[in-house]
Parts: sequence; structure tokens; C-alpha cells
Amino acid sequence: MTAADDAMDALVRTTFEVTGVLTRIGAAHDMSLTQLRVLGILRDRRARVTDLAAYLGLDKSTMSGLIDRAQRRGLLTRAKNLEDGRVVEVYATPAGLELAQRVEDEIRRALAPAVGRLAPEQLDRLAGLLDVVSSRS
Amino acid sequence: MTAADDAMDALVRTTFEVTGVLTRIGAAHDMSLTQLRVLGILRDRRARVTDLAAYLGLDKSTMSGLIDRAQRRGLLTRAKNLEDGRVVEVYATPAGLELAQRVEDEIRRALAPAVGRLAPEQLDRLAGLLDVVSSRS
DNA sequence: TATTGTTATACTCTATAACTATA
DNA sequence: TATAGTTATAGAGTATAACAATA
Repeated sequence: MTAADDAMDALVRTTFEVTGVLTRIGAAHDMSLTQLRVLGILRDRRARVTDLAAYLGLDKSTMSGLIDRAQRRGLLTRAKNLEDGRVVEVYATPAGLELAQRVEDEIRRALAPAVGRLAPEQLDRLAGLLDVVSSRS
Repeated sequence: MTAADDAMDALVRTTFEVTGVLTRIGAAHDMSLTQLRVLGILRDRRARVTDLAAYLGLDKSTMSGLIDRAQRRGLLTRAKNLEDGRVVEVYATPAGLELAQRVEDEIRRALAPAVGRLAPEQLDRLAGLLDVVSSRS
């Protein structure tokens, strides 16, 4: 076992742990992990259907369905782009933004005990190391 | 933004990154993330249906379906427990074990570039910090 | 009665293929 | 022709409720 193997194992284990937390909190609001991510993305910007799909690694038809269901729940809305009539832009409604905020609070509360096992200096170090690992460069 | 918030953000971001890698590799073998996890669990032990479901946070009926489909593909098998006739134990077939090994190799290869941005001492530190965060204590 | 597992049902998630509208 | 998006279709993943078999 090399240091890289140990780090990979820890990364994968932590990934499942965090995914469990996110999935559980999403389910408490009848939201899938993907719906949670969509709402998270739309918190601070509107986005095109295709861009959302590409960012999440999904087919555009899948994205259409996700948007349909979230829109039916009043969490987001579609708007035609005026310059290019083919483009549809998606943005969160006030209800969607409010839910996004609530979910974020719950996620922080849920992760607090785990993260709280580390001292502030350790947290800084962890954040720094993860930034390097998950940077796309 | 506190140190804890920064660490949480980095954790969630890394989680999506790693999940993306695992999902992509699973899809290349027509396996969902959950199927990947089931096979991973059964690499070194057999397990009861209920225990698998509890460990993965799924309903037992969901677990039944997952096992059905994996069994239909020849990746795992069911066996009645002799002491308790209600219990069904699940274990990986040779084909399942071989696929599990192949998938693990691919995951390590896929994560290598990201993890390779850190020096060995940093990797040790990262693994140690993640162990603390993702420990159930 | 309680537990283990399966089945029936209904919905969401997902991709592929075919389609419409716009460029 | 190419691009953006939707729709039709099919299959996997998921939970709830009802069930059968065993304890």
C-alpha cells in the first residue's frame, strides 16, 4: 500500500460518507442528489439547459426531465433567450432559492460533527489539500 | 467563512468529483454506483440481504432488485442460510470478483492524476485527516 | 408475533432515438 | 446543415405496502 493508495481509499470512503449525508437530506425534501445539485448551481446564476447537462455529465433529455419535475414543484422556471430563439434559460424561483438555502444550512449542520473533530489549523490544511486534488488543472 | 465552512465546501466539491469518476467507470461496465458498491462489499465477504441494505441505506426490496439484476448478469449468487431458513446470503461469483478487481484498477488509474499532484507526505496527511473526518466515532 | 426476504406498484433517473424549431 | 431543446420509449434505481416463509 503506497501513500497514494491510502489517500485514494480515504477519498472514496469519505465520498460515500458525504454522499450519504447529501442523499439523506435531499430525501427529507423529496429531492434527489441531482436535483440538489441543479438547485445549488442555480443559486447564483441562471443557466442554459445544455450547459447544465454538460456540467452534470447528463444527457440533455435527462436534463429536460429534471427541469420539468422541479418546475412542476415551483422550484425553478424556464425563459426563452431573446437573442437565440433555440436557447432556454433556467433560473431558480424564490421558493427554489429558499429551499436551496435551507438545504445548505442542513448540510452544514449535518457535516459539523465530522468536521468538528479537526482543529482549525487542520481544517485549513484539509481544505488546501482537497483544493489541490479536486482542481481541474 | 470559517475554516469549517471552507473544509465542508472542499469536501462536497471533492465528493462530486470522485462520484463523477466512479459513475463514469461504472457506466463503462454497465454498472450503477450502487452496483459497484455491492460488488466491492462482496469482494472479501458474503453478506445477508438485510445487512447489505442497511449498510447502503436502502430498503430491502431495493436490495432484492439490485441482487436480481447482478445475479442475472452472473456477478453474484444467493445461498440459503442453513441455521435460519429465512436468511439469504449473497456472495460474488468468480466473474464478479474479476470485474471488481478490474474496476478497482481503473478507479486507481483514474484518480492517479488528481492524487499525483500531492507529494507523499501530503498524501499521508490527507489520508490521516480524511480518516478522522469519515470515522464513525 | 416478529423477522427475512420477495413481489406488486408507482415514481424518479437515465440514455437513445426521433422529432421540432431556430440558426 | 448544425444546434438547442423536447418527447417517446425503455430500463434501472428507489420506496411503500402487501405478502410468504420461517422463527
